[in-house]
Amino acid sequence: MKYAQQMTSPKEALDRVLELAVLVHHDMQSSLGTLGLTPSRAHALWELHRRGPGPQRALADALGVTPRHVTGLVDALVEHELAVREPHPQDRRAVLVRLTDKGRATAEDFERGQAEFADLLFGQMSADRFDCLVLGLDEVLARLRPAVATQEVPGA
Amino acid sequence: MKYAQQMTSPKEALDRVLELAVLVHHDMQSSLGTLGLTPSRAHALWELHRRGPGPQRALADALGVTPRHVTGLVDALVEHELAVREPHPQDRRAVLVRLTDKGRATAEDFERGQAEFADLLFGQMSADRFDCLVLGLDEVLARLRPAVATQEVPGA
DNA sequence: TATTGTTATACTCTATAACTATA
DNA sequence: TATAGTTATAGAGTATAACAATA
Repeated sequence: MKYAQQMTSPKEALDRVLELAVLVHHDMQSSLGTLGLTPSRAHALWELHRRGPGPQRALADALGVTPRHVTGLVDALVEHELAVREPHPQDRRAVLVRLTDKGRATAEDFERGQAEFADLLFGQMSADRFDCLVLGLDEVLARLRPAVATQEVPGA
Repeated sequence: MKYAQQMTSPKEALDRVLELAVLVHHDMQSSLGTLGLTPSRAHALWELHRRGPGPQRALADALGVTPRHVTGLVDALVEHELAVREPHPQDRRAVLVRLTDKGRATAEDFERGQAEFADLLFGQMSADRFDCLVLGLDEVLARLRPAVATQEVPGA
């Protein structure tokens, strides 16, 4: 009788999580559009920003996509002057991908946008509710991580 | 000094929300894969289940996609024997899309999967934390809905 | 022989534009 | 003339497989 009467059911809570996921995705997409990026390219840009220059193979592993796809992503970043390909100094098979100044600036814009977005979502929330929300999210994530890890959807 | 010292910052909370969105998406994708559906087709199937038979135009509006795309989605559903096209009794321009028994069964499987998933996420959570999490989610959603509504990303 | 990246091919999700049949 | 749906075309996100150059 845990969820009797007026109480919220797990299903309703999941609906909220799903709606949140959709709305966050929309917001991301629109912010990225402003920066001239698609979600996938933004992800690549972001990894390059975090990890610094590296061969495409490393980027493919970091993004969890095929080397073939990285070719296309890097093509697009290069076309938009966000990154450059350079010969790898030690391994002549490989290429180094490096962000340009514009690429770095774009990544930093993105970071600022994230911070603003976080403030919009949580900035005016009471400290109590915020803490409690974070605890709840952590618990849900703890359940979800192992469950998703065992599924291993390759094309996701 | 709301977020001083060890406390979680809005940015860290956003990171949790983002991770949650990604994990939920992965889980969905894998469940749908089991049912032989892509996310987009599942969405179409779901709307058909909720709204009953209707012309493609109505489905396009419900999904927020172009009529052209609905043609493709319905093609796929028909190919997998989840739906059938029927002549519209009043309007000879239009077609009625109706779920087959298999389509209805698939939608119901999906529904059951959602309920199980909700139990996985929230079933063993203490009532207090659960309530608090739901309140926090509601507050975040209340902030997010108007913000996203004004952006109006068409292709999202 | 194993690895890096590319070309080739294919499927899905989207969009716009032009067109057909019907209202 | 407006609407329902399709064909045509296009770009993006993915994948696998075959292949080149290099290790």
